[in-house]
Amino acid sequence: MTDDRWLTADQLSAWKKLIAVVELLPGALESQLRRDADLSHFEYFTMAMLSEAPEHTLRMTALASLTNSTLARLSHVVSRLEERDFVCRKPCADDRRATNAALTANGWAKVVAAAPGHVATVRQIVIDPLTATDVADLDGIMGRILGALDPSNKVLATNQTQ
Amino acid sequence: MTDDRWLTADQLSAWKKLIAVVELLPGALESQLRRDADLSHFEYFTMAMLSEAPEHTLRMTALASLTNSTLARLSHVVSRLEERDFVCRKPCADDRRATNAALTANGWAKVVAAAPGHVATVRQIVIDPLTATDVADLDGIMGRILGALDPSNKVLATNQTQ
DNA sequence: GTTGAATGGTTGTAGCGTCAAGTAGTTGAT
DNA sequence: ATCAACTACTTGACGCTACAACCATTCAAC
Repeated sequence: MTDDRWLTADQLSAWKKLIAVVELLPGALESQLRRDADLSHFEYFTMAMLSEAPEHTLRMTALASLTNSTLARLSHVVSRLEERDFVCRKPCADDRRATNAALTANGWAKVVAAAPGHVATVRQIVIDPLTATDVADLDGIMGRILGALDPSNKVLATNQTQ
Repeated sequence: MTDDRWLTADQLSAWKKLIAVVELLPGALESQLRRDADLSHFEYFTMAMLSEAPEHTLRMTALASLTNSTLARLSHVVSRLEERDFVCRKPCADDRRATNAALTANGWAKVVAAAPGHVATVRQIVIDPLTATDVADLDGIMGRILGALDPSNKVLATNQTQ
């Protein structure tokens, strides 16, 4: 365990628990949203990002960045949301290469209806088990990991709360 | 923001960063392992759990628990690993319903070869950006989240380091 | 003002995970 | 001894994501 190329017991323990959370958390969020709102977590999060934007509208690239996703994935998902009349695409006036995605009235109503149940789940799983200090620590630690994951710091820059 | 049914700014910030890590970390691990060892992270982790077990052998149910997975998913993955001669299945003598999965010599060699590069990536992304205190905090925080995610505490029980 | 490179987005396909259904073996109650 | 319920696992089909190839538009250089 003192091999420089391996991890210490403490590091290994933290790593395995992080892996476990990364494997299990998505499933927990998916099943609540699928059951209560017939949405995947990614669909919900996409619509939530739109709902916070001016005029409920964002360019595809900006939305891909906010959802930590790729343009290809987002394009498929937006197509599905469009079929369900939750989102609509509009050509962007400034740049004719670009596409805007906007929430429909129907989509806005869907997010508003789904949000309380989803927030309750998030509270139950990640907020309530933690102290205020834990939450601050979590914010700092995830921020540092994101710095290593995404050197351009897109996520950190776009998700700033201040 | 003072609505009890929503989150505070601090909680929201930590939550969004955790979501970002959960979305981005798997991709980072996948691409390194796929590029350097032609394995998915789940395949690697499965073989790593086997490599730590007595005689490189575990029952499917135990392996599913260690990998935070389901039996169905594991069964598919073990089938693929079997085709590549990294793992083999053997009926279990004690309980004829049960199946044991074991690393082949070839599979053991594969894990040994893949481990250093993978550990280097893990170091780079999650260990090096953190202080020793951060690592301890991360361990505690993820442990509390896992308690809420998995009330039976299978993961915590099976992943104890002491 | 043309050409080449970069940006913004879409689409097809292949592969993996989830879910529902199935088989086989074991346990417990009567 | 038998039947029901449960555990252990497998399988097939469907849906989603990643990857690569593609088209259209803009930008930069000359």
